[in-house]
Amino acid sequence: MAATPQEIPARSTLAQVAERAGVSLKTASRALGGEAYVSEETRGRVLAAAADLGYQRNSAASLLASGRLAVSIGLITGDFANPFYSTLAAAVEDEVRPRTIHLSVANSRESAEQEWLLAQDLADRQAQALIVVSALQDHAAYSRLQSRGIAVVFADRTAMNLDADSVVFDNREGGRLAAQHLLDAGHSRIALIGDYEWLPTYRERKAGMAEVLDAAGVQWRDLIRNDAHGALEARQFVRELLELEDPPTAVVAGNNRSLLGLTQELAARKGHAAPAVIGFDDPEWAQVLGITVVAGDVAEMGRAAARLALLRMSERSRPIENVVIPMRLIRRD
Amino acid sequence: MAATPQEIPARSTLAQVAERAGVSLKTASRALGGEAYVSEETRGRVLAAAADLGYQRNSAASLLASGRLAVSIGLITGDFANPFYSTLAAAVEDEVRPRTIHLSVANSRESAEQEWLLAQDLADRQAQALIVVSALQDHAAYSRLQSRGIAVVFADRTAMNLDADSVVFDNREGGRLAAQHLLDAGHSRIALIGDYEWLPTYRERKAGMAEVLDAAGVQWRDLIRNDAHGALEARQFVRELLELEDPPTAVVAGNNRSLLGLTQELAARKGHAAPAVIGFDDPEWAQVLGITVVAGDVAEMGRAAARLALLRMSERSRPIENVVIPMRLIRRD
DNA sequence: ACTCAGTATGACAGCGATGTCATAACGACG
DNA sequence: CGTCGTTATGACATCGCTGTCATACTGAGT
Repeated sequence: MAATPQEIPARSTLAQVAERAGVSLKTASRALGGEAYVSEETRGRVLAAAADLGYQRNSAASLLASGRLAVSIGLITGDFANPFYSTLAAAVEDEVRPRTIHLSVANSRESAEQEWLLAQDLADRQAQALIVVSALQDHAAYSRLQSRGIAVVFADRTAMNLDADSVVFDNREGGRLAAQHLLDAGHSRIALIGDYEWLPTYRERKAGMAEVLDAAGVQWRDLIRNDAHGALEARQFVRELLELEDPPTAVVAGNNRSLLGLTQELAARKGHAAPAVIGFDDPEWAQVLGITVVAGDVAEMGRAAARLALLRMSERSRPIENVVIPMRLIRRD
Repeated sequence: MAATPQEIPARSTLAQVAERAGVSLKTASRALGGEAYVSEETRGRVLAAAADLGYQRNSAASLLASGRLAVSIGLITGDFANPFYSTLAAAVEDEVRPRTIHLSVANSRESAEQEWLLAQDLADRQAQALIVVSALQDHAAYSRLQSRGIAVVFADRTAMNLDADSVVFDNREGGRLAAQHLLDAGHSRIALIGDYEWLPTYRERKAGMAEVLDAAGVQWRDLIRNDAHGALEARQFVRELLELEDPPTAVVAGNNRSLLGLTQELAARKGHAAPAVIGFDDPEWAQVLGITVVAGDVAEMGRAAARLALLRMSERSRPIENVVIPMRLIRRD
């Protein structure tokens, strides 16, 4: 599946359809466009001619001529096999669809280069706005898109080195909540299965935990495991942690992937004394399993991002807005 | 969020930018398009003028003039907050992206009217192909789109009253597998928490079960509960079933939503004797919970659908192809 | 001083549709 | 029979941009 150039099937034009139907350009246009003032007979002939030729309206020309504007928004996320991203995408779609705006989606697979390629591609094509969950650590390049008039909104992760709208969770508070919850439950050997070290969301969560745990004099730095963005890595880390001489009595999962890995590993070793578990994000199965989590409203994040994008599209000079969505502790079991 | 007409912000044109920058139309075009042969100084002036005016390239005009073709594929699913759909979407995106084809997504919420609106909308705009998980029970209307030259591919549910490519699971075999598995485990009170009665997938699954169970002389019709497309309804049904005088000893969940509801309910009444559980589809949490399921490869379905769409786009007259993806029993616990 | 290759710019046509306006054909009406 | 409103059709300009080609300028090489 390499990047084969798209072979473009020969397209026929309205003029050809008109000729074949023996009518003028405009009449053909009317027939196909469902306008009034075309006799049934003519319309039939035109439709038949169009079908014969496999005619398909050139939307670019159509939009241009009619002065309409193809509004479309691009959404770049990591990978929406991950429910976090797909929930976000669903919410954005929801917010955007009633306005007859199209949503074009793309997955960066958390690759910085891929993300930038996608962003440029979407921008070049049609997108009037971009909502991105960025894998980049520096967003200065996005200013090029902004100056082209494209509204850029960052979701889940704030923009770095760039003035742009954003929506993020209050991750630091989330970290505090998680840590405090475990502290209250009497834990003092607390592990963290974290995400990529460079992720601001993760850094904030960790910082929030640090505030609380350090203040309580808890030793925990040795139980931090970074860079587990996938369930597999997370599982491996859990395995290691539980083999320690002095294993953690509680484990915090930095995101829904690591929570999945953690849960898998614990399920596999059912019988052994299991540590307490708390996760970030709230995938649907966390509820079923009765896992306590710290989470914000992902759908609300999506809606907010879409709203910001729409606002900026209609008013380019409005002040930058940074929406912060609270995180809450959801106690279960 | 009613269907507010999109307020169109006053747009400036390339001509205005050029005038403001004191250059010709073409030079402005070059500067903005990143072409060679523009002095740095000029480029700067043009960029500044563009920024001042909030200029944004009219992509319709651009595409038209350059003869490029905005190739894009539309994907209509129920709702990709449902992992089944989002996995499918991710796979389609995967297959399509390397060919620099855009994927425009839309959720029908399983509403027939909504689906048709979306299909028309996507078709009118740009989509050269449509991949749809349809909520309709009659697809004759889609022939209009086909005759406009749009490749239409049905995923998960076959086309009715229409010749079109499709990819579906072997749901009947799936039904047989599920039933046989429970039979082998010695069950004879087997309930089914089903989906919408009209869904062909569900009907097939049920028919497959019926083949096996009827042949074995098992009475089970009274334990069928239809129309549980969401987890909530499913949960309610499970509650009812378990309250029966002679409750089922095994419950089959017709899709991942009903499996979720079922699992929730069972978790809630932990302690009581729980029935055996088997689900259709294989959401990530089924593995964690050790739930036996009957499932096919959703990603493969997405890839196959994308491939069919691409094939039909490049060769409109090829014979209709119906891909059937096997379902397998995944034993757990 | 004279080419020549490379750089920078602009004039102009044309992409494929739709909007506007003009015109033709057709009863109906007084 | 002339007038008028309605229906059906076509000619033509136009949407905003990019491709092509022509032109002008620059400095290096001889």
